[in-house]
Amino acid sequence: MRTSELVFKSLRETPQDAEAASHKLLLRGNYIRRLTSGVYSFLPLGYRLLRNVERIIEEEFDRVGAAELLLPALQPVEIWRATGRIEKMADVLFGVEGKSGSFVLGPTHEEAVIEAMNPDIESYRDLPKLVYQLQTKFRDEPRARFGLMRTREFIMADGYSFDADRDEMRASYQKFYGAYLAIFARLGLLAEPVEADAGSIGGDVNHEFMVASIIGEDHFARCEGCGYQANIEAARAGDRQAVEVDGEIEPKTYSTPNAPGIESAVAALQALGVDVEIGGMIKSMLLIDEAGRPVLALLPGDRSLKVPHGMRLADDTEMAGFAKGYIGPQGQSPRMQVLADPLIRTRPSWASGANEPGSHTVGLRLGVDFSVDRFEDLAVVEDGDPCPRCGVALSLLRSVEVGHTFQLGLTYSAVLPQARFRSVSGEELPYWMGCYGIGVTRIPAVVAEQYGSLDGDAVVWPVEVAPFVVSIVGVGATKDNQVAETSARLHASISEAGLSVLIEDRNVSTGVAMRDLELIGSPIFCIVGARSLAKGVVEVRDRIHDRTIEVALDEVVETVVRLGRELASERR
RNA sequence: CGGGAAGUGGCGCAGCUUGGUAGCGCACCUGCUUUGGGAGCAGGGGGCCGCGGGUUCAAAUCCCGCCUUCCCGACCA
Repeated sequence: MRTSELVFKSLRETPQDAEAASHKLLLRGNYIRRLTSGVYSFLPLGYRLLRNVERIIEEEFDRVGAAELLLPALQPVEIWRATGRIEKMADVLFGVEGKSGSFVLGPTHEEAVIEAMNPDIESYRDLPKLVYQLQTKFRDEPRARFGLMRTREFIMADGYSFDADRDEMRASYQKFYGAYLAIFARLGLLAEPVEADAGSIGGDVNHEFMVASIIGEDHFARCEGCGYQANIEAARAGDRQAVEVDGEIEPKTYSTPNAPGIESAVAALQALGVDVEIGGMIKSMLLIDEAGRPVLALLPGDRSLKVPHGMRLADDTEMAGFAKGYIGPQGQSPRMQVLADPLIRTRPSWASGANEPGSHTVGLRLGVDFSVDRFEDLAVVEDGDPCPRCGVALSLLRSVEVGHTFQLGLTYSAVLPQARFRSVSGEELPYWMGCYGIGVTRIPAVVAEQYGSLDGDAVVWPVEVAPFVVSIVGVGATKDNQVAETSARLHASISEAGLSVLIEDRNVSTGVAMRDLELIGSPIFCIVGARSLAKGVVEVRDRIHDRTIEVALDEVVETVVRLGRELASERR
C-alpha cells in the first residue's frame, strides 16, 4: 500500500482531550477518530491494526476447537427479563424502542448464545461444544476513558463453552485459558491471570487477565513470595498477629459535636487532647443482607470496606434509628449481626462513635466493651499487607483488564428451562457453561501504551499487530528516478514475499516522511537513497532493537523476510 | 452522580480583566525554489467565537440558563 492511498493526515500537535500516551498516538497517527464520548471510528490504519488483533484471536480460538459464529447486537428485552439481568445490568443497558417492540443493544451475549445454541444441544452426544464470536457491544458506561480504553461501543471476543458436567466444564475452561495465554503472548502483552470477582456475569471460578499499566483502572495484588495474584476486589490479606486486650483501659466518652465520620471525629478528639489516630478508630458501616436484615461491619478507620457478597450498604431510610455518623459497635451484637475484619484484633483498644449524635468513645475493648459475631475479610487489601498464602508483603499494581474467563457453571442453565440436554441415562439435565471475553478494541490502546513513546509521537508495533510490518521511504524519490524505481521494486517484491508493506509516495520532505512513518509504527524500515544506492545498498532498520544495517540490493527482500520472522518470534 | 478544567476556521492556541464586530502557528489552495529528519519566499481561501436568553447604541468579551468534552472521585455513616 502507498501512503497516498491511506486515509492519513498526521497531527503535529496532540488534541487537547487526549491525556494517555496511547490516546495521543492513536489520534496523532490517524488510527481513530471520536464521534462522541466513548464512541470511535477506526480509520484505515486503525482498522488494519484491529483486524490483526482479531485475526490472532480467531486463530488461537480455532486452534482449541472453538467454532466462530455471530450473534445479534439487537436483542428483544424478553430474553433479558428471563435471566433477570434487565435489572442487574440496568445501569449500563442501552434500550431501543422500535415499532416492533422493545430491544436492548447487547452489552454481553450469554442470553443470546443460549437462544442460538438451544436446538443444537439436545443430548450428551452434542457436548462439549465450544463457540465464539467477535461482536460490537454497547454499554452505557458512567465514564468513558482514555480513548479506546473504556468506550460505550466496543468489540469483544466472546468464547462460550457447553458441557455435561463440572469436570468437562473445567476441561473446556482450560482450553480457553490456554488460548488466552497464547493470544496475549502473540499480542506482545504480558497478561497475568489473577483471581477475580465475577460481578454481574455470575459463576464461581474466574480469572481476569491483567496487564500492568499506568492507565489501568484496576488494581491487583501480587505476592513476590509465592506468586499469589488477585484483583483488589477479590484479594484477601493473610492473618495478622492478634493483640491482647489491655485490662487497664476503661472506656471514656467525649462530647464531639458536629463531628460525624472518621476524620472529623479524630480531629475533634485530638482537639480535646485525646491521643487517637485514624487507624485507631473503628469504622462501623451498616449493611443490609440478602434477607433485608441489618448487619454491622467493623474495620479500622484507615481501611476501605469490601462489601461482602449478597450484601449492600444501607440507604438513608434504612439508617433511621441509627446515629448516622456516630455509629459504634457497643451493644449492637444481640440486636443484629456484627461482622469484623480480623484487623479489629490487632489493637488493644479502639475509639468509635458512641451511638448518639455528637459523642465518641475511646478505650473500647474487643470482647469486653463490644462483641463480634463473625470475623471475615472486610478490608480492601493495601500495599504491604501480608499474602494470604505465604505472609510476604503484597504489592498493588495498577493494571488493565484485557480478558476475563468465567466458569459459569449452572448460573444460566438453572434459570433458563431451554438450557438442558438429555444425559446417558435419559435424564434431562442443565448444561454447564463457561464464558471467555477479550476486550478487542481495548487491545490497540494497551499495546500502544506498552510500545509507544510517552508523548504519543512514535510507536514500534509488535510484528503480528503492526498495520504494516515494513515501511519503505525513498529519499528524494520525486527527483531521483533510480531511487523511485528501486523503492517501487522493493515494495512489490516484499509484498509478494507475504509481508504487509507501506511505501511513502507523497511529495514530502524526508523529515515529514520519517515522522509520519514513526507514527505508523512498522517494526522494519527500508530507506532507499541516492547516497546508499551509489554503494549498491539499502538501509534496513530494525526499530525494535534500534539497529540499522546496510544490505546489498539483491538481498534486501530475503533479509527483511528473515528479520520479520525473527522479530515476530522474539518476546519483547 | 460529586469535584476540577475547557469549548474561538481541520489541529494547537491568543484575544475576554478594561465591550467597538476576530488574530497567530500548523494544516489547506496557487506559483516558484527546495527535498538524508517536521523547508523557504510570494499570494490566497476558510470562522452563526458550543447553544439559548438577557444587559447595552454595540457582546467572543458582562449576566443568567443549558449543552458538550476531558481529568479525578463515585460505598468510607
